[in-house]
Amino acid sequence: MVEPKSSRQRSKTQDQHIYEEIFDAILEQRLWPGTRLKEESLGEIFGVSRTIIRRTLSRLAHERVAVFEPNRGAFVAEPDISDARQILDARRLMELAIVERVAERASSIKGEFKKLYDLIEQEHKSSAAADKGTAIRLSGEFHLELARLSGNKPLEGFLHSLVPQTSLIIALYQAKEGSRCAIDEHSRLLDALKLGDAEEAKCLMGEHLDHIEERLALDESPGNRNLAKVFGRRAEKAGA
Amino acid sequence: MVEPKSSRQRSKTQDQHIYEEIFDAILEQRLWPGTRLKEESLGEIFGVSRTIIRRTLSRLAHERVAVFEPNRGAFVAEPDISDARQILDARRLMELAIVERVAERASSIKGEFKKLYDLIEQEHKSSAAADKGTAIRLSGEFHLELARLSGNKPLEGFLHSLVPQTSLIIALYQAKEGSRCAIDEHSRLLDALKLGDAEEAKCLMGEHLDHIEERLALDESPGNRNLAKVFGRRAEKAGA
DNA sequence: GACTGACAAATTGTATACAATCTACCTATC
DNA sequence: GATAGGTAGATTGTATACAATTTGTCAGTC
Repeated sequence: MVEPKSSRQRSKTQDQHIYEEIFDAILEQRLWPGTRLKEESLGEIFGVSRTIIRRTLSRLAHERVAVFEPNRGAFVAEPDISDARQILDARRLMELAIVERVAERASSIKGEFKKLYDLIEQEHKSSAAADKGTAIRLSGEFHLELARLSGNKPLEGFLHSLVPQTSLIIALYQAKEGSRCAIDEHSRLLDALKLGDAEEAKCLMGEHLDHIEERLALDESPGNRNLAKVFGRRAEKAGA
Repeated sequence: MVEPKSSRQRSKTQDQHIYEEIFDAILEQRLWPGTRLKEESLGEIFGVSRTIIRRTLSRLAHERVAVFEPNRGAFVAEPDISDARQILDARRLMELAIVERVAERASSIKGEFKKLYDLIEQEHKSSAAADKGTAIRLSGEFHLELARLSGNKPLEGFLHSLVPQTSLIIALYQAKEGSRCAIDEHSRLLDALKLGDAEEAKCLMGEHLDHIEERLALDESPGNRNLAKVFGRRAEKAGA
């Protein structure tokens, strides 16, 4: 039997729901960097007042996934190249620390690996169905679930902010399309983790992150930037 | 000549001001873990409506320095022993990464070390004046300034959340009084950093954190806990 | 035609009103 | 006296009204 939730308990989960909708849209790259997040529009979409939307946006802003421009409202963040380097540097630090901790705890959390295998399987399916958005999101969720299994809530929280920011960086700076290898990398990483092999797991995670970064064009010289992306984004904005 | 700020620009800095007042009060241990943060009272103190206070509290809640209890309001966080271990673990990871990055950049940010020396000097003065609260806060600010000099904004942000949380942990679990050595540790760390000696700096930071943790009573068995603290806190609450 | 200024519309920022909920106290009952 | 129930007051949660600001448009001027 389901507990009859009071209207205010319901609203708390609704808050979370709105947040996750926007979060997922960013992970799936349906929401492009720079997109304006108009409070009233979002309020109408989700059937709540601006108060609630504003709280959600403030959470996203705190996680640096959105930014508030004074008197102009909230926008999906557009990390510049310097931001991108810092974010990826921080993410590497976190991810290595996380796999280290998961490997250490491997024997005591054996039952909890199931969700990771499920995520990999779903990733395979989405990839086979050429559902790129879902595949990207699931890849992010794999990393977030790993963070949860680290048993360290602050680290989990930090990664929760870094994963969508990485998604924005990929949207802005990815030069080459991603090969299908990412899923296999997740698989091999998980195998090493189950064995509690911290060194191997850290090595695999490091390579995994290398592969993500290799596909980015993060040099300062504007000449090397992908012009199609630059103008493509303008076109996207105008069309929306 | 000072720009005449509009009322809304002023309000933005006011926001920051309220946040810092509460943040500092926690660093200086004037605000004890578990203290209720009543919205209307804070609004009267700072001369703003609950809307503004609520935004500040929500920021503190994101940083895990405050917690919202549904329909009961916000309280200063009370990390339990498990939380404390995770926070200190995360903090060590961050601090070591930060000194590594500061040491790497040492030659290119030479002019920026001045503030750190100033902070150490102020720490000495507060310590000499037996102004314990200020001394603790300045110690925290030293670590935050270090984080700023790392040149990595995400890492700086994470540490900004971990420093006040550490303050709460010390308030709750410190068994032995801190010796005066901490300031000298900051001095020696800074010397190593200026020379760009990353290994030495990391070693010193590791020891510095060891010393903080050594003074805590973080074992699970309740019998070993400081009973005076447990009941002292109740008395404090009732008296407030 | 390009530029400036002013007005109108749209949007955000803040305060406040109202509803939902919790807390404390009091009373009735055993 | 202890306990359950119920009412009043205090407090939070949400929506909304209003003020401040920005943005877009359109005359008017050069």
